[in-house]
Amino acid sequence: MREQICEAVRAEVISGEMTNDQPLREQPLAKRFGVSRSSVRDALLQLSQEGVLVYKPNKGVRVSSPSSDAEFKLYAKLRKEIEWHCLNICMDQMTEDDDRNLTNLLAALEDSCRRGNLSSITEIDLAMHRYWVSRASKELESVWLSITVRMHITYTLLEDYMQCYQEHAAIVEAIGRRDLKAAKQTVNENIRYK
Amino acid sequence: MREQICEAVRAEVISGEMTNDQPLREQPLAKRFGVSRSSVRDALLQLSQEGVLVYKPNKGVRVSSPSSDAEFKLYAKLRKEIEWHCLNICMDQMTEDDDRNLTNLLAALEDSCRRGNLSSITEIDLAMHRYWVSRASKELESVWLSITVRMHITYTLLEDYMQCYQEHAAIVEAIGRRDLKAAKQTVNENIRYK
DNA sequence: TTTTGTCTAATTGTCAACAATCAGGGTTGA
DNA sequence: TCAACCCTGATTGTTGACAATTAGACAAAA
Repeated sequence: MREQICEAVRAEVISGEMTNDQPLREQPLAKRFGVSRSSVRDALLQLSQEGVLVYKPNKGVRVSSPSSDAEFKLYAKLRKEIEWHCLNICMDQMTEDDDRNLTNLLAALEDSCRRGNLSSITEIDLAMHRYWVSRASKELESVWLSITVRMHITYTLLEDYMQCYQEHAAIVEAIGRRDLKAAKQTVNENIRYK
Repeated sequence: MREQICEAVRAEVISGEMTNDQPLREQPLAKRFGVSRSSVRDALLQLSQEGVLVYKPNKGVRVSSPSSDAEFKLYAKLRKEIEWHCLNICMDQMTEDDDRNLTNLLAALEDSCRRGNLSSITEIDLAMHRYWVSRASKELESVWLSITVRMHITYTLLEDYMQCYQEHAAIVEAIGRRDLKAAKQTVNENIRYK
């Protein structure tokens, strides 16, 4: 339950549907999701810890502000290190199942890119990277997520949606060939340093 | 309140007073801290998000298991990058107040090292590094903490306590001279890659 | 003996009510 | 006029009660 609310709010924040002008109130969210305030509260606390929201005692939460340029570059570097590490770990234990899952995600991404559905693109983009991170290490996943959501808050995706699709197609292709070097390179090209 | 419980439990986990054999129960902790289960629950969830504990739905939380060697090395690298970045940012806005605070922490560290009080050493060690991270960026602090606590769970401090003190003395001295290069180097030597 | 099902105690998940805190507006007095 | 004060509504923080879920013991059947 908490996890579902997290996913929903996180997706809205990342896709830019929520600005950081006004605080998120617990009661309205509770009514909207049809649960009690406690569950919403848990979710908001988790998202604060994650960096999506900022929490101030007795004042509730707001959407995080974009990071500075220097910080963004640092996040990009950290994220690249983590994803590279995860590719190292999980590349040689990938199965045909994994290939299928990635291909399916890629197909969904292509569809969303063609339709220009920004929030869906963002969601699938995240899910794909998350796939190999999660595959390699559940432990790293939350650190990776914290970093990645901050990057997404700071900059929305590029204008050219199809380029996003093509970059991910290249990654999936490299992973399909179990070509670690190529996978790392394509991932690196996708995680832009600005 | 939640923050206090977090601090307490985190300190116990990091100093090795809690093993990961048995789950942490909410009710006993609530009684121990004299608060309701909800507050304990919030704290445990936060610590799970932080990586100190692992949470399983309907099964409660346990202390995290130590990381693999490869993962530990990655954490060390990430941590170094973050602390270097923070030193870059905050070095030239350090004041005499900061110098005083760091010197005080250092004195406390020396005392704990002489007395061989492991949990206190760990706590102050953490507080010192946290100082320049927090000084540079509240946003980075939680990411940094997640990474650092995992390193502390994996390996306890070295046997030679006084070396710990000396390494930190070197860092504080370099910061006191506003010598960025030396500060980075001494920090790097302190964050061991194994 | 092994497996399967059921019951029970313990534990976590959710809820609604109450307490504490905060922001804003209005009032009073110099 | 303006600053200090208090009051009020709105919001968050905390609590205890109840519902849902789980693990383990025990018993019955293969």
